Order: sequence, then C-alpha cells, then structure tokens
Amino acid sequence: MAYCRSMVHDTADSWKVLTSASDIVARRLLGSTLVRVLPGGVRLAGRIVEVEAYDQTDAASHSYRGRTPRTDVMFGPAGHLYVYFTYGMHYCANVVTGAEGHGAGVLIRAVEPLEGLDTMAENRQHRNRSKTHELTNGPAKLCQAFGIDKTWNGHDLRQEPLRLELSQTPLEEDMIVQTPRIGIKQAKDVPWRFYIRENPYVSGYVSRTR
DNA sequence: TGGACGATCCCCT
DNA sequence: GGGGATCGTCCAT
Repeated sequence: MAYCRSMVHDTADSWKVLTSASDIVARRLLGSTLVRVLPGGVRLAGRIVEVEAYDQTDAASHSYRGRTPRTDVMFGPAGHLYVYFTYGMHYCANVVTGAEGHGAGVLIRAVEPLEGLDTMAENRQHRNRSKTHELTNGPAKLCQAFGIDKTWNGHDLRQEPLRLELSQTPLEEDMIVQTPRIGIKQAKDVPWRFYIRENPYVSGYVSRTR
C-alpha cells in the first residue's frame, strides 16, 4: 500500500518537471510516450524522439510578442497542449511548460510509432506502408497521424483520450544530441533542438545521413 | 481592412 | 534542391 502511494506520488512529482524551463523539459520529454485512444478504442502510441524548446524571451517563439488569443494556452498551466495552424494546411503540437503566466513550450517534432501504425498510415494517407519512419518524422506529420488538430488546443495531457506518459528515467546525456532549431529565421543559432542520437525516426534522418 | 508571412510537407525537376 | 499549396494570425494603415 505504501508502495502504491509512493508510485502515485512519484507520478505527480514527475509531472512537476514540466514547470521547469522549456529546454530542461525538452530533454526530459525525449523517450516519453504520447498515447491517443480513438473513439473506436484503437490505441495510437509514439515514443518522442525529437523536440524543440521555445520561450517568451526567445524571438523565435510565438509567445515572444506577448499573450494573444492564439498564444493564450502557452501562458496557461504546464502539461497542456498548444496546437497551432501553419502554412495554411498544417497543425503542430507543443507541450506547454513553465509557470502559469510564463509563455513557453516544447514542440514535438518527431515520434517513433509504437502502436496503431495501420491507423496512422490511414490518417496520413500513406502510400508506401513499408516506410514506417515517414509516418511521424515531422511536427505536422505526427499531428496528422495522431489526428491532432486545433480542437485539441488547451487539452490537459494527463487526461484521456490523449495523454503524455513521462518516461520513468531521463535519457543518458550522451544519448541526446543538441542543435539549432529547424525552419526558423529569428534566433536561429539558439541550440534548442534535441533528439535521440542515431534514431531513424528523427525528422530528415534519411536525407541527412545520405 | 488588407497584406505579408509562417516552428511544413510534398511533388517535381 | 526548389517552389507551390493555402489560410490563420498579426500588424500597419
């Protein structure tokens, strides 16, 4: 019984890490799992292998120019989902981090598909199903695969049917590669992109290793 | 009220 | 490797 209570305590405790600075949280999210249960009961799961940190003090962040209707969720409680729409056709998902009132988050750039690959392929209208690494190796791709759109903006990731399961133990430091972020013009030298070393499910892995 | 642009992806060359 | 698709958001008139 004491054991059970300590497990519950640990879970609540580990969730608190999300209130840390976004670059700290970014590292901690690597190896954690995103789980979606669809209305029909199908389970989709992916292990987070690539992330980017954003903060209100950082010119590349949506929250840099202050709280607006669009960025409101970023300034809310940690552990909620900030979903934004971009390029007229894509959604991207962030885990909100930091204290309430502070606009920060971690963009999930890629996951390694674990469960529900067929459904992910359908959601992605994926033609070549042998290339499973192309299902979720980009921020908009994983949103499409998981069926995440703007209706999920503000969702608490501790709640079904879309949950973030924090890994029990952080990854070893030498398993994490740190680089500048992708596709931004402001603050492009800030090294706040993190990914798991030599993981084939990281975005652009194939083209960069050719 | 309008115009520029974007934390992307995919197809074509 | 380059460019088009496509529309919400924000800022300047």
